[in-house]
Amino acid sequence: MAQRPIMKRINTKLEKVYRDILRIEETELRHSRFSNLSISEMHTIDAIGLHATPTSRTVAQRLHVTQGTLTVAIKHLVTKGYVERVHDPKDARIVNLQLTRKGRLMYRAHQAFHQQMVASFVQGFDDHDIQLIEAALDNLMAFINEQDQKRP
Amino acid sequence: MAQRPIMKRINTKLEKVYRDILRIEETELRHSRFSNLSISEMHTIDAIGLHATPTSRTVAQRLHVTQGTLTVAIKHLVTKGYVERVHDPKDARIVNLQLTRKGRLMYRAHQAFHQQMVASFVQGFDDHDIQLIEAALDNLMAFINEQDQKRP
DNA sequence: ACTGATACTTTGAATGTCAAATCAGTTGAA
DNA sequence: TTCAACTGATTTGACATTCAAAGTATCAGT
Repeated sequence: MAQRPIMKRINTKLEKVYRDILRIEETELRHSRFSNLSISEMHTIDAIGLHATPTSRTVAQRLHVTQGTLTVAIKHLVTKGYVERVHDPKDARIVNLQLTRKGRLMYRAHQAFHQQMVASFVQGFDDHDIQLIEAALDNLMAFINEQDQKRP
Repeated sequence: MAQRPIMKRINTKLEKVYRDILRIEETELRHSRFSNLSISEMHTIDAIGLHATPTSRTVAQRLHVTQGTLTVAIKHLVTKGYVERVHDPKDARIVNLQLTRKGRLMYRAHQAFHQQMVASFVQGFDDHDIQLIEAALDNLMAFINEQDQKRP
């Protein structure tokens, strides 16, 4: 069960990274133009996306929250002017979600922050190395998917 | 401002990874022996550590929460039998925190899960590649630290 | 002994979440 | 055609996590 030192270090660093990134995002948000949004509201905007009009159900699944939770979240985002509800003409039960102009502004601002972050992530690496980093992330995604399979 | 496709992919994957890891940790926990613990309680146990007896203040700083928040969290963990409060003999104001036997069990179980995760992360890579991955994580940590500097 | 600083605790409010009950609209089978 | 079952969304009540602010206890320096 002995673990190599480098594995232990990677463990520690990975842990720090994925816990702190959310916190940093939150801090960044609080100091931006969009300081009346919480981190989970931002993720909701992110899950709706720029040009699509996904259903409420779809967005809830993307975020891994219940429909009830999403309904409440969307209500706030509509009040704040970031999201619009659009009734589906073919099926009146369905609510399609769409970002307003303000919502799209927010989306892009958040993406810009992510670009900065990714740029720093791969800083100093050449194309070959960057591919390798992507492959490592693919490994991690595979691990996550496995875990999701295991607990249906 | 155009972003190369690979950077965009890495962005998406990184985002997925750091949001989903917390979720699968939670799921894993709910199906384990320690299902009466929440993810944040687990992180609190993690921040106390196996053999140390850090002060309440230190742990709060590690977790980036206020002391009030930590006091409440510790109260629950003491009730559940994972943590002990130990009064500092030299300064009666200070509360040192220490894991119980049960708390140490939990700590080790969680570490084992992390080991699995890291093993999958670097799967298929040789030593040189693994060093490179570590360097990329260092970049990301540097980015996080920069952001923390920027917002004091 | 007094004063200010330090370490922790308590409390009240806000937020995010879920499960369960409910509402509204659709679909398919008798 | 009609109604029962289903589906998508909403509402509601409860609970967990967190913070800010006020409070308590103790310490250190003068």
